[in-house]
Amino acid sequence: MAAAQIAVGRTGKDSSVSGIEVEPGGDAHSMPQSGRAADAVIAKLEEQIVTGALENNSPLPAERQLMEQFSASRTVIREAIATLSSRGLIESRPRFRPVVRKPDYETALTAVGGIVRHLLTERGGVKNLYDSRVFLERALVRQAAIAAQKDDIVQLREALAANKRAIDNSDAFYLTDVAFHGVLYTIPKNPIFPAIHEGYTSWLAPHWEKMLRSPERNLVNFRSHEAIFSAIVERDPDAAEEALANHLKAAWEYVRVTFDLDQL
Amino acid sequence: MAAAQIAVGRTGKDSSVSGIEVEPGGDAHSMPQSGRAADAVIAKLEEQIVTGALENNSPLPAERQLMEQFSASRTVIREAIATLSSRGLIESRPRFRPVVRKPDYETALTAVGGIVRHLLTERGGVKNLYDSRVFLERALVRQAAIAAQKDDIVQLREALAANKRAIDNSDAFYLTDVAFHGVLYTIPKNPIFPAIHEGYTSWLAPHWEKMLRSPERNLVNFRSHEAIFSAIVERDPDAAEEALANHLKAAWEYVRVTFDLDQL
DNA sequence: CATAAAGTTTGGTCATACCAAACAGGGAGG
DNA sequence: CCTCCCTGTTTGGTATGACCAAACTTTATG
Repeated sequence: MAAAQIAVGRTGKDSSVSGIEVEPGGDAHSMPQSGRAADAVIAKLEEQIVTGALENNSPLPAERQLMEQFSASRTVIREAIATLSSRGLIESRPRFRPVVRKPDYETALTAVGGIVRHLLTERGGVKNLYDSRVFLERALVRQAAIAAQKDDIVQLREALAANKRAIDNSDAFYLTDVAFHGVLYTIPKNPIFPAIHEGYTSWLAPHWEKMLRSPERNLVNFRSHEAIFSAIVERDPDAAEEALANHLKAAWEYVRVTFDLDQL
Repeated sequence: MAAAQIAVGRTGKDSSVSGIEVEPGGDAHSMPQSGRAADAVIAKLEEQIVTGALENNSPLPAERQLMEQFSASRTVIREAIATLSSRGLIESRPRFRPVVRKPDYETALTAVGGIVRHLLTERGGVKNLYDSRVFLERALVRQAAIAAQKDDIVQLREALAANKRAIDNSDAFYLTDVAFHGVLYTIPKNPIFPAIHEGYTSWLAPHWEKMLRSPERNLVNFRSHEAIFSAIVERDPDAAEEALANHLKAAWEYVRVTFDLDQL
């Protein structure tokens, strides 16, 4: 019977358990999806990546090879790859071999990117994010005023100079503006902060870029940067914090009025 | 012929393009994985979720139903579901119907959870995260001292009282301890901060829980909380910041010595 | 030796089949 | 009439096997 032949097809499904535990009771930590067999593969690959068994920036083995290595079906392998990809541990472009990406703080930020983007579309989303940035930067300039090292000051001075030179070029000004603020995030010498800065700029940028810019406006912002810098150099945390607060508050007012996102 | 029948199998692969665009040039934003057909499904589902077409907390349609709705194979549907799941837009337990989860700031944090956990295993990872927490909380208590409202004070007072009552019960103490700090994150009235607190506690908890606790230790911590509270009530930002800094510094020293993770 | 053509992977999808756990109904027992 | 258990159906998890098109390799060619 033809039907019979077709029916045969799948031979050993249960036997596939060979080696792959499905963690029955496990810790069931926060991560939502778990329990499928793919998780075993995910876990192993994850380990191989973090331990360096799979070298960073090198391509992942072919799927058909992995399915042999884990004695799992391609279905499972693919699912594992998909998950790892959206977790940022591997980067998979459309039709190319996935590339191993050892996680760093920046990777972590891009992982939230998708959700954050959604949150920003909700009422008050942009405001909340911006406010958190103001809050953080206030603390950063304060910290800078208190503990900035010589080379931090140098960096700030250079960023400020570049900022000044770009006053007549709004595009360049924007970049140097971001860079100046970026220096503030490097002062605590904690890789988490630059990553956060990265996040802020990439998430808030869309709203900034649409905004009209002008040399006059740039000059105002430059003066603010100058004031912040001075306060830091003079080791005056309160003045630095206030200068920055005013700067960012003014900037917000500007966008708030430009669009008419009063309740954004 | 049986063989013929089998061979036929896949009828319209190319025709499957019916309605699903593969965004050839698209914006190709930051997200790594893109280009597969699943992305179309992902996008549509994503939209249906955020627009509320798919009600929050309600189960997703069955896979076999979705594949009809999107005229795509189950493979694609599953991949979409997997991705959305790891993005936090839907929550899928092992063998249950996936549940729609409208994103919030907390969801965003859990999305990074996986990566953060890895980062913590690296040299300096825990230290960096902890330092960032100290940095943030210093700013928070300062803010609290400056702008705490009446009800914020009430909340702090209550949290402090609960903390005191739990001194003899280390487990309870831990919880009230976390709760006390948690109140600080609510004072700026920005939903981002409580989410961050959530993150800190869940990520750093594993390291804390292993630590020995004792009533003596609890008392010391309680006194610290008391000092912080007092400074806030007295509207003294500098004192509050210092009290908190000392508190967290001491706590760190304690764990640092307990384990012998000098360069953790 | 550079380059174009031919051949071989390999990722992306589709279709089908089966299992086991979840779910929905219905009948037995209180 | 309500509760509980048993049973048939739905549905998620996996396995196979095929096929296409793009990427990668090898080989022939000018």
